[in-house]
Amino acid sequence: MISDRVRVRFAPSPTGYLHVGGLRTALYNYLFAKKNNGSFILRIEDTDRARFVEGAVENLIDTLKWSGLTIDEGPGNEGAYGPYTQSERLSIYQEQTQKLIDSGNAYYCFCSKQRLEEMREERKEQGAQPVYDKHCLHLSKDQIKSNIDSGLPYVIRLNVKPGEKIYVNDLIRGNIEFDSSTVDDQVLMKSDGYPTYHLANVVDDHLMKITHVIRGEEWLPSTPKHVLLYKFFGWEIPGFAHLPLLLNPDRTKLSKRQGDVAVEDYRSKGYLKEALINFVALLGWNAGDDREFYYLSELVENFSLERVNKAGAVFNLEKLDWLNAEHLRAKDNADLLKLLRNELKINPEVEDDFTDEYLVQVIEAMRERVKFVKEIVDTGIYFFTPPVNYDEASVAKNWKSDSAVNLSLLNEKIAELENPVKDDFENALRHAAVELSTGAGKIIHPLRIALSGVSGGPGVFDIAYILGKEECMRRIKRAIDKLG
RNA sequence: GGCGCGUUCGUCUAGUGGCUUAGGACGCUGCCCUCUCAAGGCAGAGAUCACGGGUUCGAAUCCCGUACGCGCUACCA
Repeated sequence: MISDRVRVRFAPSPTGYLHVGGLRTALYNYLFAKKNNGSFILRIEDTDRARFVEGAVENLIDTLKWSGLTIDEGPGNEGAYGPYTQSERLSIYQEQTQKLIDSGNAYYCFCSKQRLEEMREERKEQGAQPVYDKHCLHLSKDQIKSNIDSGLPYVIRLNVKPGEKIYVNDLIRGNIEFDSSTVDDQVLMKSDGYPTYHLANVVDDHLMKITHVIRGEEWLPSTPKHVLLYKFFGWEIPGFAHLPLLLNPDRTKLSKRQGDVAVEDYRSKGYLKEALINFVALLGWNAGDDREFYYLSELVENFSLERVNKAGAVFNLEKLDWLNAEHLRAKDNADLLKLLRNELKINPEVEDDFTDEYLVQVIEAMRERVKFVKEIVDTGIYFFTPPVNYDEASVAKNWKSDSAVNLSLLNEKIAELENPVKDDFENALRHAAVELSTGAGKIIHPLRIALSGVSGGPGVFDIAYILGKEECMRRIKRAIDKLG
């Protein structure tokens, strides 16, 4: 047994940002770990120096932290099996590779890029698998030594014996059979001394006592290489679970070209982390019932690898928006107040000099009407600054020739009110309507325009109450002046 | 081309041989509520379960084949 305790890892490469597909992979790893009282480990796979992006690791960790997926071991949070950054583990890979060379399961290769290309081309034409032809496998010790001494660049390759069956037992897909003849003599060590993913992930997973490898489906075809490596090393094979892909609307692998793929994009657009996590969890997994709303802790309780789907799932924004609204409404005023303050802070159109009491009233008026916190500011802008102009369609529909007269009387009534509450505004308006022998609606709609500039939103008396007597009177007067 | 994986409403999905005239959710449409917009409630449209063969008294569910889609096929991960 590898370990009694479940240990899983999320192993991204720091190429810029956290992809939403990566977030889901991280999430499923996290859920599986927590459900089984295990550890969730972050490992940075930075073995490709050409693709390294400055600041990417920090960004990755920051985004993961924002999402609430706390790691038990990882860079900056060293456990017993570090370091957790592969570029800091080079000597380990070298040492392990030497074992493979000594046992004949790996070998030096000095082939040039050009020869490799020509060989692959030829094989493809013949309709054969474009795998390496083992040209360097039979080099003598002396030849190898003299090649190395003369400074010839080389790589170390995996020595795959053809004609054997390799079985991968996937926790989601069941038993999968591969023919070793279709498995390439994969490069294990690159000529720059860095390992490839295949070598590094097997070595690290073993050394870090990883019990389950939960990763994207794109890794399924290379899993036989990994299984072979475990065998050659004489190590126990961990459980594999290959997750279905996240898809673009055209059902290709989710990519940048067809929309936002970075978690930080969604974060900056104002999506709640609760909603993103909830949404992404449901893309490929469900508990077997009709439940759709989950908090992270509830996902942990209910998660199981057995219930992960096999087919890819389209990343559908409409449902994400709905879930965002659901989570927003589930939040209490204190949480929303914090979020609203943040929005006000970054909005150049408004000055945040409002009291908590005022903002909480706005929140209660708006929470049922928005999907995003920032919408409270965007569509409820009149709570923060008086309307500068009035929505044309609304004016055309509801501002009639008698509106100015009606509102003038209303303003007189409001002037008489002392510390009015919501009902006082309503009573004032209804009294005005009676005096004018008109329907309340004839005044309500113009009042709404005067106060907010638009025709939608919270109840007009709620708006009036929140704005307060003086501000209402100012806005009514202004509307009469401007709209006549 | 080769290898692998997959295929239930537009989308996410339930369904593991009879409970299924295939259920839910998002979105869409209509109605109710109503000062507006939402929210909420109700109703509706929407899937011959990719196709073709089997197995079985009975198949979305098991088997085989085909098609289509996707992934992989690097000294990238």
